[in-house]
Amino acid sequence: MTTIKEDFEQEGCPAEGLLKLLSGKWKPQIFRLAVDGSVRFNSLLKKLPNSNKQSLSTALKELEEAKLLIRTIVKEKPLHIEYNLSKRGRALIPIFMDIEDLS
Amino acid sequence: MTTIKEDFEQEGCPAEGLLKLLSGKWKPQIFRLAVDGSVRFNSLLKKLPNSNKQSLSTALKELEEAKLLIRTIVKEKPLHIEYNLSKRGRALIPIFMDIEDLS
DNA sequence: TATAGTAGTCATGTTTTTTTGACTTATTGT
DNA sequence: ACAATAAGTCAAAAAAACATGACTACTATA
Repeated sequence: MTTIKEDFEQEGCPAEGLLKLLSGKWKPQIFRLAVDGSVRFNSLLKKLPNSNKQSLSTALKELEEAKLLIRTIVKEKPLHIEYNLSKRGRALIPIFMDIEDLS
Repeated sequence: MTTIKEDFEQEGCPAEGLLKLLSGKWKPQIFRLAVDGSVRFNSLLKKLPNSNKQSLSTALKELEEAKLLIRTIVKEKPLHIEYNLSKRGRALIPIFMDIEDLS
């Protein structure tokens, strides 16, 4: 168990890491789209016209590493990959709504 | 009144702007310290040993512009400047705590 | 066999953010 | 008058984030 003080000494502010992760370019948009249902690489690329493969690839990977998105290989018609919000990711939805209210 | 869809078309994700602002370097730490009471430029510089004047100056200015911090000239013993969380800034505290719980 | 769809990687280049160090301005203490 | 404290600014350099375009690998369809 860490105290708030210890957390602070570790990284300054306990929310810092997640905050930084979430604010990276395209990540809020990806998150927002994922709230509406599973997202796919090529359709993201179309829905976010100024984005690019590299950035989306990195963003998806980091969101997956943070356990906010789950990457699934779907063995169907055209074999493809889906990204879905994890339970942890869905727990973030009300937080985004609170931030939105303050915006 | 804007719908979620309209907001999305405007900036992709309604929470994006504030999220970006809050995640800038040193800002979470400044915010965290401000929760405990008013903060001052030179003492911030000492409490955040790897920071620097320029970055703190920019961060404080942006947090002030976002109406999260209030800058006050204190006409006392040694004339100085204090930064305090605004009402809006304090409204962010529970949000930071929620993010921390998820971290 | 060739073409298209899906999901990427890689090296490089550009842009944005952050840091450095010298300088400034006003007020206070000796 | 001189030095110290308080709160900065400015130009430039360094570092980190982001974008570009070419390329890869696999599957399916014509």
